Amino acid sequence: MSTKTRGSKAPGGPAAGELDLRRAAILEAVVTEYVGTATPVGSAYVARTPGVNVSSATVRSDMVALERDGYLVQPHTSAGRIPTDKGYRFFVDHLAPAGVLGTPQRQRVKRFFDRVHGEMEEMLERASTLLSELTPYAAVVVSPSHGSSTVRSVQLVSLAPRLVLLVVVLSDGAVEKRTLELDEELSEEELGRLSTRLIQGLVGCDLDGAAELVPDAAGASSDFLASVGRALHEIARAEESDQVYLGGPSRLAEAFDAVETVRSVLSILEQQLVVVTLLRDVLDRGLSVAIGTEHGFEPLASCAVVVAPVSVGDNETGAVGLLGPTRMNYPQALAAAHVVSSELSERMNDAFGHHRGGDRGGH
Amino acid sequence: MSTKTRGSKAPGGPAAGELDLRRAAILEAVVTEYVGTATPVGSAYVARTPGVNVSSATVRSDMVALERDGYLVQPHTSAGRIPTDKGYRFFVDHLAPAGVLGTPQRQRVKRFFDRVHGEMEEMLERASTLLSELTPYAAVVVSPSHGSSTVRSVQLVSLAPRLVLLVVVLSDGAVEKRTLELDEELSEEELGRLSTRLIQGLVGCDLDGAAELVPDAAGASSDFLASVGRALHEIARAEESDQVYLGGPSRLAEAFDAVETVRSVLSILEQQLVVVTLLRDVLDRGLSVAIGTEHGFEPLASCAVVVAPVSVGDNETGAVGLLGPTRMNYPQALAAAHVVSSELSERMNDAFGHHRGGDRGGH
DNA sequence: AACTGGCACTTGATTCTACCGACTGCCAGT
DNA sequence: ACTGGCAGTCGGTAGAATCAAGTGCCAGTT
Repeated sequence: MSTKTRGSKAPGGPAAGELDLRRAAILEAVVTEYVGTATPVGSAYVARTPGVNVSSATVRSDMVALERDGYLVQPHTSAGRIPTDKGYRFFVDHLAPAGVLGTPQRQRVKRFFDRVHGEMEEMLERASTLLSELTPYAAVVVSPSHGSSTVRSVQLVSLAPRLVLLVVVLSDGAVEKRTLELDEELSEEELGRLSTRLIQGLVGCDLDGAAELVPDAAGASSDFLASVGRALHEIARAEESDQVYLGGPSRLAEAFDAVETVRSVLSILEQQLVVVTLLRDVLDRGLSVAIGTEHGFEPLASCAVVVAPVSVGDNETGAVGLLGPTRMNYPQALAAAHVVSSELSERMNDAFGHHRGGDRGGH
Repeated sequence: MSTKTRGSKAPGGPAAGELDLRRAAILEAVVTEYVGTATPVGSAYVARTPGVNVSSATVRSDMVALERDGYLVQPHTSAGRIPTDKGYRFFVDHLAPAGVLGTPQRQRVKRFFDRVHGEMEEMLERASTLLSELTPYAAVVVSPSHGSSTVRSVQLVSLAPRLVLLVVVLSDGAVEKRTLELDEELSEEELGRLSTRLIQGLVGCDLDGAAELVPDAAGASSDFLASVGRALHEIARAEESDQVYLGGPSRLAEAFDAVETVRSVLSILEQQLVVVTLLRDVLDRGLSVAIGTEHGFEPLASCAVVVAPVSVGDNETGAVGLLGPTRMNYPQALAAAHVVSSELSERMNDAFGHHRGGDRGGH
């Protein structure tokens, strides 16, 4: 068709990834500037950037190459360039400076984790807020799924005549409850006796197993026990659906300036299942960033997601994520997500007595 | 100064509230039309409205009066009129047609309440989503505060060596837990003995009382028991802070078209305490609607809030709310909020055995 | 061969003007 | 007490002119 097909001027020379060093520098300059200003970046600006010691004309010719190769686009002729998803991808893979959190933010994290008390649910909830405050993006925290936790305790507590609360404690510290309505009235003593029977029979089973065992364990069968079994099954199902915490939704309204975009992204975040799947998908593919269409989820094509796993014990089932525009400060987001995820993981492992190194101080 | 000072043409005639019947009709027409179209309403449209059988000229002269009295404003000369907060207020107090939910929505509510299972927290959470789906506004649900509930059961469950879970069941069915780390290792038997002692000693107390009683109840004192006491205090505090559930935040992005407004409203909804205070305030003043600045909360001056109480037992401490622009469909919002709130109240009373009439069917 | 300065050109944004249309306020007439 | 008619007021829109940013290309330099 036209001119030179292969664009790199010195294929053998020193390179960052696939790109000429200078072109990489140019791309980097475009990305960082565009992330900061949301304005297409022109060759003149890039030429002034330290690290690019050539004239704007030269930058321009490199820019056409970068555009030909799909790293940059022009919104229209005679505008500056903006990065494509591929451009951002190259940036995070090869150029992103080691993410450094500002010291004030570092402190904020430290204070947070020094102070957290209370239970996991609360910690995760508040961590999502923390994360959204460390960055200008919306945060998502998916609680580690309870995996195959076993029953640690079962108890029946009478709340009112013919109204009983079933409380189940699982080996991972989760507590679930279900109210049961009775047909017949049961005395406190009877409930107590049933409780101890159930405990003895069910401790150590997984939930579904426990549900099956109920009649055997109690040594009798009745409508009531059947409903206990049903409740256990229900709990088992509920345990599988991971909890999602959304932090700082208002950040989305800062990050996007089209109200319609805000609406559609928010409405997606309302579907918790989608969020979980999305994050898990990205993690499963071994990524920590999904840019634009990389996650294959149409409605979020204008978004980037930064994810970090939260592992408790051996399995990485939890996750923290940041959701923002593709025009995102990746180093910052990555740093924030990693700090919070690792700190969370540590906390949750601590809580289980799987103490690790023990040096919770510096690093 | 100028012409007639008293505006009403026939002060003795039949009136709706403070207003001439015709003027009331005009106001009503303006409100309903403006709510629907978000466009200033002109005299010509109003004159065509059934119920107003006068010419546009007459409507115009009434409109100047309505404007003089503060019910309407013109965004600029030669535009139609839009209602003021006072105008909306008059509308909801005197003109709002009995709120009628469309049958599909009615069905939605019915199905929802037929299907809900599981515990209060989940029900409230999902109710907030339901409410936001019944209307185009964001919904808020504040859980009834647990008031002065008493301890129903206390249990210590060992999770790992030196790691114990304290599970407390309250008389209203709430279950709270706290993990405790031990210095010394305690055997299962010892924990069991302590549990039963605690149960015997603390059942029936309120939480703070229970916290004080711990050493007495257990018949001994130790670091461990002290931490149990502390945990109980913590739980008591946590119980006081009511849970807030936010439904359909994306609806805010539909309701407002300035992204900055969306942001600021969202960021307010993130502060749960503020939301609780706001709703309670409105309810305490005996209102079910707060329009614009009526709630005295500056940042929400462009919003209206529709509230309905959720009462469990005798005290109305919970609430459901809808948050939208002052240009809101009040009849619809009121109807939706009332249905959900009363249905929720009923549910929660049922769950406590305070069965009422018993006719859960039609109505 | 690689780079640079210069220049013509393209094109979105901005400003200005003119104009249209939607309403109003007023008034004379019924 | 209402109404029809009419002049007057503005916002919104369309079109033309201008502006400024930034490009692509090319001839010239090192």
